[in-house]
Amino acid sequence: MDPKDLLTIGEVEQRSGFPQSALRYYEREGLLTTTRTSGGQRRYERSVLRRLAFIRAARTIGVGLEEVREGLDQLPDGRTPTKADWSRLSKSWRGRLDEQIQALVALRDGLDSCIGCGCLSLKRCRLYNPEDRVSELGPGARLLPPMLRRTPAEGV
Amino acid sequence: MDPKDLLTIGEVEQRSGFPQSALRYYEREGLLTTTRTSGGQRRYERSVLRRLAFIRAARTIGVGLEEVREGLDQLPDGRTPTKADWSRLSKSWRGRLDEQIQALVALRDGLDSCIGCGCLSLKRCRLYNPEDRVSELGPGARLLPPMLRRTPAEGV
DNA sequence: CCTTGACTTGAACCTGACTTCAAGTCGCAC
DNA sequence: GTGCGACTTGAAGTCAGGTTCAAGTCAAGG
Repeated sequence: MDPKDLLTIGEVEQRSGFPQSALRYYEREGLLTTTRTSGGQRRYERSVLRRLAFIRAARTIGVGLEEVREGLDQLPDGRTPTKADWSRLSKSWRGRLDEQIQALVALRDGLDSCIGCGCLSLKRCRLYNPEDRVSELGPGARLLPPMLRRTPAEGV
Repeated sequence: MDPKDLLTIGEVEQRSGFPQSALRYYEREGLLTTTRTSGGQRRYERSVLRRLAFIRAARTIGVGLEEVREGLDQLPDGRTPTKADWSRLSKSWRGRLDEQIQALVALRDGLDSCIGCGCLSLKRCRLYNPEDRVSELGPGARLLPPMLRRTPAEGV
């Protein structure tokens, strides 16, 4: 634990790409832990970069922070996580990603058939009336993660 | 325009599945128009159901309300929209849906290779470091729409 | 010692898409 | 004409995932 190996928040920002505000927020939310200098400034172990990489990946595929924390809590307590540890964690998302893809494909095919028949029926069309699941859900955001959103300005 | 053909907000709620609060909100946001009784209560034309079906479909694939409104504004002004009108509108989302699917597939394949190599490198892995696009984006929600989200309670 | 940039905190703000609430009004069956 | 449920409004609240701000403190080079 040579103190020379510890990173300042600015360095972590540089290396991870997460703004300091996000790093502090993640710490508040229990996704990250830090040590402090005598003066109270944060010092990060280098292993935090791997954690952040994991967080980034999770967020990218639409996993919420709550669940990311649960995932990170599964990591071994004392020792540094091994490749296998990370691998096990990532693997659990492969299935969810498959589900998401399937859902979108079903949607697309539904859209195709709707275009074909021009129906737009509330009763028949599964795209336009998908199992009424929406109404069960509470308030909150309902958009795709920005990575998957079309950004109007920079037309890909 | 037989007034018997007009629906109350409660009826629209029943038939569309959208809660009244959402219907009022959509009206405020200019996605819907209504006529009023002498006493000020809303009366909806039956065509609103088709509009709502369209809105539901759009929201399901992650289109924001702003853009849905732009879409609806493209509909002919005086006459009732035809099948062809709706079809043209829906078709424009087919491409976006394809893109979303592609993005997720790329992500999944990236995840696979990460699992394979166990790397999780910030520099190399495209899943864990996807073009740094996240950091450019402002505040706001970052989750999949709830339809595509795994609901923890009711394990599908 | 002093300056300057990096860092600290809590509180407030942001977005999108709604929901909830309180207080009051309509409409219609009896 | 009255009772009651369906309806009205504006204002405020909710959620996730942060950002922004103000006011102050730390660390290190000169």
